[in-house]
Order: sequence, then C-alpha cells, then structure tokens
Amino acid sequence: MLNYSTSEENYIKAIYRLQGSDGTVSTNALANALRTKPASVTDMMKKLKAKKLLHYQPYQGFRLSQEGSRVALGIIRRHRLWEFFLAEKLRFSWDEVHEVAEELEHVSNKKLIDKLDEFLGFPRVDPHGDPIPDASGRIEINKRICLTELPLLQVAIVSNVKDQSSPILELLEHMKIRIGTKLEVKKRFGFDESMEIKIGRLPAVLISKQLAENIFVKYEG
Amino acid sequence: MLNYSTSEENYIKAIYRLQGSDGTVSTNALANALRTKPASVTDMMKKLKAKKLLHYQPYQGFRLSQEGSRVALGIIRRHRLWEFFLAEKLRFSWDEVHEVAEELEHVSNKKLIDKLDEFLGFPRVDPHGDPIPDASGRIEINKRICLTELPLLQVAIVSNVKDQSSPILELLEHMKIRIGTKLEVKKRFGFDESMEIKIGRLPAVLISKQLAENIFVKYEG
DNA sequence: ATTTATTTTTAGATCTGTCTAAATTTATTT
DNA sequence: AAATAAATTTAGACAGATCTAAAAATAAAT
Repeated sequence: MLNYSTSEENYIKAIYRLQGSDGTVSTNALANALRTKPASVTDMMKKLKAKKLLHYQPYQGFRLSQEGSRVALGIIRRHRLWEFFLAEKLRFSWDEVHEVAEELEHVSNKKLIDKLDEFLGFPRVDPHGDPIPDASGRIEINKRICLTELPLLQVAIVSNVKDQSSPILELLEHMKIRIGTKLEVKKRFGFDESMEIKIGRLPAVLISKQLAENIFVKYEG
Repeated sequence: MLNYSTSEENYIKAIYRLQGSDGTVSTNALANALRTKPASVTDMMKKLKAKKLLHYQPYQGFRLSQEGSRVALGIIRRHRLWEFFLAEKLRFSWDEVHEVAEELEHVSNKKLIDKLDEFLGFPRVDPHGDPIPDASGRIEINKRICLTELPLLQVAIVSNVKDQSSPILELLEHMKIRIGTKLEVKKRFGFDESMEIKIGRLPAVLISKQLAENIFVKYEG
C-alpha cells in the first residue's frame, strides 16, 4: 500500500473518470480536465508510468493499469464517503459537498476510511447518486435514465435536470426536488402520462409528463 | 483569511507549542521538534516573517505575532475537533487519534470545521483533555494536577500516568482508567487517604493513595 | 503525397521545501 | 580577553510540480 501525492492522486482520479470502461485518454483532454498544461501532463505521465500505475507510449495516450485502477477506486471511495458524511451528518447541501470532499479525499488512512464507512452505515451511493466502492474496491455500476423510464418502486437519486431555465427550477424548488433527492415512482397514469412520486417520507405527489422528461436519475442495478 | 501550506502550518503549530505563554523559540529547538534541520528552520522563518506570522531577528529566536497565534489556534481547533470526532464517533482509541488528526487538521475549510463543531455538540476538550478553541479562537486554560489535588466533584480527564510499569498498568486496566478517561472525585477518606471516584455513569469505585499519586488529570478552570 | 494544422514531447526556467557543508555570530571557558 | 564550543545563518544543490517556448510526431486537408 504505497502512498501517492495529492497531485498524483488528482491525475489518477481524472484519468479514471475520462477513460470510461475501455478507452484511452489524451494529453490534451487530461490537461483540460485538470486545468493544467499539456507539458505538465506529459511530465506526470512519465512518473506514473515509472510507478506502474498506467500504460503509456509517447504520443499514444494512456490508460490506468490494474494497480492504477485500484488506486483510483480507493480515492473515489474516500471522496464519496466524505460527501455522504458532509451531506448526511454535517447537513451540507448537495452542491457544497464536492469541493470539501476534494480536500478530505487525500487523507489516506485506511482505518479512518473503513471506520467512517461503518459509522455511516455502509452507504451504497453518495449524495449525487454515484456508487461508493466498498473496502475491497468493488463498485456497482450505475444506471442513469430519465425519470419517465424508472421502474415502479425503484428508489433512485436525482442526478441532473435537462432544462435549467428558471420556470422549471421554480417548479422543482416548490416540489422540493433537487439534485441528490431520493425518490421512487409509485404509479403512472396512462391518460396524461403523469406519475405519482414519493420523496423520502413525505406524502406522494403528482408530477406531469413534461416535468418528468426533464429529470434524470441514477440507481444501482 | 489566507491559506497556508501543510508545511507552514506544521511550523506554526510547533512554535505555538514550544513558546508557551511568553518565551521565544530557538532554531535548534524547533528543528528538533519537527525532526528537520536547523537550516530548513531558518529558511522557513524568513518566509513566515515575510508573511508577518512571527517576529524574528537573526540569531535572536522567534515568537508568533498576533496573526501567527490566531493561525495556530485555528490549526489546534481543527486538530482537536477531529480528535474528538475520531474518538467519539468513529471509536478510535485515545492513542490512535493524534496521528490521523495530524492529517485532517490541514483541511482548512471554515464552514466544514464550524459544522463539525456543531455536529459534535461544541465539545470543550479533546480526548486527551486539552481544550478546544472556539470558532473565534478563544481557548480556556487547562489546569494539570495530580489526582490527589483534584477538587471534589470537579470533572477532569486523565492525561498522564507517572509510573508506566506493568503492575500499575494492570491495575489501571482493571479499573478501566485510561488516558482520556473522564472522572471526578466523590469523596476522600482521611484514614488512608484513599478516595472514591466516579467514571462516567459507572458506579463509584475506591482507589488507593498510591494509585492516585500516579494519575495526573486536566480540567478547565 | 505534400503541405498544413494539431497534438504531444522536450528543453530549460521557476517556486517550494528540503538538505549538506561552510561561514558567521553568539555563548562559554579558560 | 582570547580561545574554544555551540548555535545559527548563508551558499549552493536537489526533488517535486509546474510553466513557456521550441521541436518533433501525428493527423487532417488540399
């Protein structure tokens, strides 16, 4: 279990996010994601290659090695557990947790993280609905779909709103639907394609087809 | 509210601890405390002086400025709040919390720390019995005395054990007295100078003069 | 298949934090 | 008070992480 610098961890995390399940990542794409310069990326890629965290041939892009992925999942685990802690215990709102977790995630004491996990009750998803890797690095894949497609009684988390105009935000605000809100669809009505949804322990409410089409959710599956 | 590097913070914290209420700190003493070299200390002192965090004339030692003390108290606040969190919420033992808190203390988001403080119920002392500065940097002064001197009914925290031999540790273990244990003296008996103490909500127990003489405690006053 | 444009890498510089070795200042001894 | 010892500072070097500007490799366009 080696230790990596904050900078190295930020590169690893960004590569993990950019490469998806198969692809390779380009120097420019990574420089852009990290708001740094391509020359700095090349320098770091040499270092991470020497540490066997990624596969890299000059000019050919790069992707994480097995070990690199393992490290990335560790960082993501720490990040998401802290996000959960901040939202659930310290009552931060969903849009504040990310920035703070970016700092906390670099404290890499395994016992701390495993005890935090236990304290939080082994949560499966963070406040944005993204899955939290377990202590051995296993992670569930996330389904992201439109609320109109969500199976009945499947608990999901609001992850995105298509149309960000103020009329829709006003309505969402009124219905207490925010990014990070947990909900499930209780019933659908064929007549106007409206649906009844339940948010936490609040009484179920009815939302229109038009609104549902703009809400995207994530759930484990 | 400027931000300081982990390294700068470690120097500031060490100076605060070494200088006590009045004195100045020497280059060697600080190098020794930080397990670094005197030359490195001199370099850093120049930097911290330029940032107006301390008073420093070459060869004359240094002490924190008002601003430097303010920064030091912020770091100590973060450190002790995390220690409290680790002990109270994550069930770390008293001797494990320090090391982890050394890392967490450098995450310097004010809102995080103030919300953590609130979540923990605004604790006044950390698991070692040291006082926690409040959000505006106020700190209570700690009295450290032998258990034989502790006023009746004054709640205090075990901070030290004079004789670390195994017979005394066996006895302390049996009585569930550890560093960090909260206790108070209920009654003293003149005959053999034994005393009845209460630990948390456990039934009061009797301890001998010899044992009490080896236990040192801290309390706010 | 050249030429042009884009992407990526190299070369050389800077900043932070650290070090060793030498020089300097202060403290202590004789 | 001069000599010696101890503490402190300076000078110069190095590693990590970044940058700019120039060179090299790859991709796209004519």
